[in-house]
Amino acid sequence: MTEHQTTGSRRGGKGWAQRATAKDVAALAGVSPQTVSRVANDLDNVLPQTRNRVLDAMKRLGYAPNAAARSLRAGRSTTIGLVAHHLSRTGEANIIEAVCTTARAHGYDIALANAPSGSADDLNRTMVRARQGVAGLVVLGLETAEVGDLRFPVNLPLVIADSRLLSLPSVGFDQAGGARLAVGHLLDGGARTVTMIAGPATSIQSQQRVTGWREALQSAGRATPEPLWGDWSPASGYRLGQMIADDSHVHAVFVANDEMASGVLRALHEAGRNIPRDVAVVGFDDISAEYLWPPLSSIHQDFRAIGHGLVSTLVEQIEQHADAGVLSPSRSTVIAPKLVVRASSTA
Amino acid sequence: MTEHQTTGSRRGGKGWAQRATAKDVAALAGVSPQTVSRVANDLDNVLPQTRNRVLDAMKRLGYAPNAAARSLRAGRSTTIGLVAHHLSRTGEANIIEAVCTTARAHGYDIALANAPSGSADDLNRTMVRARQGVAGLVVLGLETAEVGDLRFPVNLPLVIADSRLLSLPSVGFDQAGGARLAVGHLLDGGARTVTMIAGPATSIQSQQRVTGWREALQSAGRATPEPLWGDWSPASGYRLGQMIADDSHVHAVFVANDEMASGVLRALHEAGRNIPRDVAVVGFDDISAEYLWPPLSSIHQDFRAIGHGLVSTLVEQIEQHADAGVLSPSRSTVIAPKLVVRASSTA
DNA sequence: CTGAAAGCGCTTACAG
DNA sequence: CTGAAAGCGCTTACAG
Repeated sequence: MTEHQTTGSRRGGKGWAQRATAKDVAALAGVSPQTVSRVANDLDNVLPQTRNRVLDAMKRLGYAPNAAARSLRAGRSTTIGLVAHHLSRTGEANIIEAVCTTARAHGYDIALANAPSGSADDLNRTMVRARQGVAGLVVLGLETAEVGDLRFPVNLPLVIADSRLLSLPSVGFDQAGGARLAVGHLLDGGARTVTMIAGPATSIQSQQRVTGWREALQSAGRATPEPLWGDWSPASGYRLGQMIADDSHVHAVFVANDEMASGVLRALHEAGRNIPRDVAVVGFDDISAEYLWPPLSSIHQDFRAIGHGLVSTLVEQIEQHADAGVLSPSRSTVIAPKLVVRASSTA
Repeated sequence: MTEHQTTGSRRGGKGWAQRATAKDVAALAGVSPQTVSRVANDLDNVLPQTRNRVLDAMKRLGYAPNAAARSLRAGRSTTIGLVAHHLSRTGEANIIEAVCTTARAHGYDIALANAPSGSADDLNRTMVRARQGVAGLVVLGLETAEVGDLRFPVNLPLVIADSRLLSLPSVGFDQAGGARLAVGHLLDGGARTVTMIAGPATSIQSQQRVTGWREALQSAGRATPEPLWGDWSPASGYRLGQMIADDSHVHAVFVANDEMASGVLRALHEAGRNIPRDVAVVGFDDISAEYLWPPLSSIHQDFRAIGHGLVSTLVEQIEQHADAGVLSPSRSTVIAPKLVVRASSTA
């Protein structure tokens, strides 16, 4: 009876059911609120029979601890902030999915903040927003920002999907190594040199892929033409692909991502060039490359492993920070590249 | 001096800087904490000069209100829970990006929860988790669950990306209408009937696309072959495409999404069938369809509009709920389909 | 226009 | 093993 009143009409007038609190559970189970807390947190020794009474009461009342109160009092949070930019791109989306899954497995929730652009300003603002109330931060989408302009939160566990920032923990993919693999494969196929269709010059990942391509050509003693700069989009690949299709000297193309490669393939088809006989093509990312026409050779990125590595690294930082109050300065993981050969580069 | 002590060493021994609180700001500005609160919330009348002193102090201390304390005390939250499943699919990822952007514009943060599978059990569990501490819920990814097995939170503002659940607010795409458009276009092109490669039979969206396809054929008095059931993946499209390529009676194919269509195109190429002369193909979603070969005609889904509509609808519900304590039973938006014609279906 | 008091729901010492 | 007291940082009435 009294319980009904207590539970039902505390914030009067609204007419909708209140969520049960630890106090409600305590009343129903005949214990004190902190015994409820102990059971909820699986703590200490609570007499089995007491625990069961509490668990029963929780179930009957549909009790779930109020996360705001918990993190306010405990001074720690079980939320990981995830900063991204342009998260609908397939690569980012795959990383995000893996981050969610791994975070869940470690008992963390995800607060997602998408920066309106890749500029350092927007990313800084988004990081400031995302750091509120979280135990740590996973930061994607830094590739187009000037490192010097970025302001990272201090005293907050943090991990970055970018292999440049060696003073911060990061998980990254060996971009240059992937490019070297691609070029080596095209040279092995008989090409005298390899033309590159790059991502935007402002993108570090694009620059790293260009670097790998150039290194591979130079170490093989081949000519290194100027790269053609696109913007990652299929449309830009299409436009640059038309230039290549018109140039009968080009017999091998390394494209910095699969989306641009799809545009390149279309341009080559429309110009009547046979792939791979006239022009061999290798892409990067290995996203749906298998079902382009012809099936596209590509550098496979293990996005799932990146997402997993990001969360594992961050959780280590969080625990270290909680235990010792320190953050290890650097803890970088680099994921090895893998070439998948398909019909676009081999007869 | 005293300020330093207050600010610096409250939780002693850890050695890392504490975040500034309203009390710290108040002390520095020479006002009370709730004047700080008023400024932080842009409330009431605060004397301009007082406001400026407070703003200065906030800036100097890098003050940001503690979200946990705020939502605990205020009894409301500025977080929207976003429940998804398999969020790396391009369609979902695009909706999620639009949800993030729109939510941000309304002053809400996003808590992202990804269900491990599309089963009703997993979705129910994920909704229970996601509802903690949020003002409302956006639910994607319901398409494979039995509606009857789903348990939606009560008394919580909610919006669903699914057009079936007419008793709950929803924003959806006119799947059947899109399918009718596709079939009508293929019949206009001279096909006597249209073969369909469907998504999984367990998916409602797939079923709705099948329904539209069947209706369009029947109302035109054409034969309605059995649909071929895939699983949305390019690989399944490839496998079913091989069956179609072997059947010389098939001259028009409607594929329930673009990813399967990419597999169909590959199978037709490999069998030496000319597209669209021998077989015309139309896909669904319009995701990178433009740069398949040949460029793929497709039903365009405006994912951005869906994400935007979901958040707008939810925010209305949240405000109504806060003001009046009620939730409007139903508020459904259906987004109209659009056909984009490309070379895969027209000479 | 500004402030002193109380309390949101929980957990952290401290008793017993 | 269990409980009474205090407080995390903020905001909501209530005074003045």
